Amino acid sequence: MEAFQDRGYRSTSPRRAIAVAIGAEQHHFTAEELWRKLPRSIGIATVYRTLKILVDADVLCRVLLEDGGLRYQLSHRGHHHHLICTECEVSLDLIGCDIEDTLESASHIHDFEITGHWLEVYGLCADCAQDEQGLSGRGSTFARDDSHDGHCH
Amino acid sequence: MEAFQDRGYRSTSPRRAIAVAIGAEQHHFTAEELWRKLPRSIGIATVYRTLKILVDADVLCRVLLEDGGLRYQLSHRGHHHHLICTECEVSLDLIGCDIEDTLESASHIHDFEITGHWLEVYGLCADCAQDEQGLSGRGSTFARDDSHDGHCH
DNA sequence: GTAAATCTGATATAAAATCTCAGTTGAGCA
DNA sequence: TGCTCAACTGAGATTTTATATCAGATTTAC
Repeated sequence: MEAFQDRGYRSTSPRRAIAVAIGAEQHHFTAEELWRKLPRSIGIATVYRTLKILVDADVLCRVLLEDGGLRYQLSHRGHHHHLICTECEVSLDLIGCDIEDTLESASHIHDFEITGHWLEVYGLCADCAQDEQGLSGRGSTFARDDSHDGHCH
Repeated sequence: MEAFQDRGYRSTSPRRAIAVAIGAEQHHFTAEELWRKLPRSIGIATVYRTLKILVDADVLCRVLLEDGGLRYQLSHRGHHHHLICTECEVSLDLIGCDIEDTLESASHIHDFEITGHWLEVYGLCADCAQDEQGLSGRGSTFARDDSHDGHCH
């Protein structure tokens, strides 16, 4: 967790505490959520500063929820994308997806030189999809949240 | 430009003014930029409210710049993505790109049911790529903006 | 140990968008 | 025409999220 030195950053006690707290996180988290789990002596500015360093160092990655909320998550792989469940907000790493080639060839038409991209995929994870089916199967008459209209940006 | 009625919205003078102003825009714009070009009697809350309606109606689409800035743009196609130049910020519609299939098959591995996605592609448009080459060709010693490191989220 | 640069926390600040609410306006109908 | 009422609006307050500032504390190199 101490990839700080590699980049010329000092090993300080707030940074160590933040690294430990991140290691204890199971899912993605906001800067503020993380801050609340830290000793109250640590300021939120330090949390934001440290998160930025760790994102730059590829230790963390950002996850953009469908509602615009920004979360952080340990980044296990190099380049990857996220499958984000709109129901339970769990985020899965999308493996076996190689859109670079597709983008590259499509962009040639426009004479465009790609340097990066941002992709987030929304939907229902296996568990929530099952729950969804179970509900309709039981003939639930509750109004369902219809905010997931398949819209793309 | 008056697709308001179709959706049960009233035709009001602020909405007409906003529609005209949007029609005059050549590129993408922020809510505030648009607001500044409107009669000063129109409040910015109305601009935000109207933009939301037009996005929902697929008249406008949102464009997310690499720095996180959110812009609005007339949406000519149904589903499409954007090639955004990090140099001049021009946004091109990406045609001939069909990533749905790729995403769909990749997500099957995870038993994930896709309902939507967000994709933005960053890079250099033809003009800026040429300028870039021209500069290095002239042996420029100016420090270049190196913020475009090909990072993906 | 010492010095210098980095780092930190508190707080102010910024930016972007939404909320509130009293007053205005538009659309349907007499 | 004029009426009525729900939809709409503007001003400003508020929220949210993140960054800027800066004096003082902490690290690291030596």
